[in-house]
Amino acid sequence: MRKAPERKNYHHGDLRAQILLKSAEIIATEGIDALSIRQVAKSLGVSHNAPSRHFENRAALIQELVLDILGRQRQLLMGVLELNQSQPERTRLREALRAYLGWCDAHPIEAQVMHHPDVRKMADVRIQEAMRDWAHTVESLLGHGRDEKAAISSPALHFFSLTLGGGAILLNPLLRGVSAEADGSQLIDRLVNEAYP
Amino acid sequence: MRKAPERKNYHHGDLRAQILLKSAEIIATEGIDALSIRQVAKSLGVSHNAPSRHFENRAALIQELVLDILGRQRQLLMGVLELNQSQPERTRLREALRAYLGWCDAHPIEAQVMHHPDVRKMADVRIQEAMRDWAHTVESLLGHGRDEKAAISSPALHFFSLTLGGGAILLNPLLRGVSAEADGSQLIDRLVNEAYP
DNA sequence: GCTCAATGTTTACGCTGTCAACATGGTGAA
DNA sequence: TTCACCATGTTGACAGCGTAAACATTGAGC
Repeated sequence: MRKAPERKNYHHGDLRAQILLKSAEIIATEGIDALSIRQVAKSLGVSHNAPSRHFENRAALIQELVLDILGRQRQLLMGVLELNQSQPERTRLREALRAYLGWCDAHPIEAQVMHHPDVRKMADVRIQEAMRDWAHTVESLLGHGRDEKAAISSPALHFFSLTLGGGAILLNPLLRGVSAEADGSQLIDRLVNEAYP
Repeated sequence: MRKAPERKNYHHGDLRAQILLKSAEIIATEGIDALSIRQVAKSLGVSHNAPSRHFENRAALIQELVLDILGRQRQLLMGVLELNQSQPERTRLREALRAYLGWCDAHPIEAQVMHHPDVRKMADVRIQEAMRDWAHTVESLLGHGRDEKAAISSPALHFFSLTLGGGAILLNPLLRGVSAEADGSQLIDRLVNEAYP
């Protein structure tokens, strides 16, 4: 009867992981509003609220996905940091901004998910931590040591503005309509050159 | 039987205007996700899809509201432009950024609405025009003449990044969590000082 | 071998947007 | 004046959603 997905963990396959996988797929292709718990359940051949055993509600599922996305974003930044460690600060920031915007261009939908209401509202501690990690990575780019208690530095705040704002332009067709660039990379070039000339 | 709202326009009051009013109120207080056509209809004492005669669907209603918000944002910028006409360019940009961020802080929910999926996706011509008007106003701040055909200038693009990014930080508790400022105006000060010192 | 907790299913509820069929009433043409 | 029409509002129906409660099954540990 069962599809017998090799990983015969419990009753059925490792549902939790499969839900996350399928959800990520839907989010990346159809956008987050197309993510419906019932649909995910159906496409996994499972009853419509089997997922409720693994995620308290839709928001919790989304948060789990966001956590993953934030992690990948941070890894991206850390890669830039490593590659440009010997470069001057301006170059590091420049490349980090370029990398972030490039990632936004390549993964437009995931890049938006951070601003989803269900994420913005909720105060999941792990997401807050992920956010702080993100910020600390930026501070590292600026050559600042990791000081848990210190407020974020103004240059880091500025960098945040530029990344988030650039991302918003890049990802919102409406905003992008005001720029003439058809190609994302051209727009990114202009943004980067203007921000860290 | 009727409430007889003085404006006895049609069968009943001027429903269209009242829907917009009520919707704007709900959006401003409870957020856009709390906006339900049926709820609006009920609170106006009208049948659950009377609104459908005035707005094809939910997205169309939201767009109408966004149009209004964009208009107000632009008026804000034009006010700054007028007040600081004789100031140097940097001052004009600085004050415009401050004004925009201040507006975001004062009207957090409306400021977000521009990025709502229903708006982002849809290609309503009037919204695109409003967006272009917005951009042209920024070009004016930069002392550029209005050239419909020209691509947006790089400094304007940069200004866009800063406003949108600053707004994102200001309006997203998650992002705001990484800065230590409890008060919005302090955060705005730092953003503005760093952007246009 | 039995019990229990973990996991999945079924059923049900209220909410949503949207469509189709119908009712009403003001307006302009005859 | 009358009548037909169109704009507007109402009613009823449908499918989809999230979520909760009650029930079923199965694997793991005593």
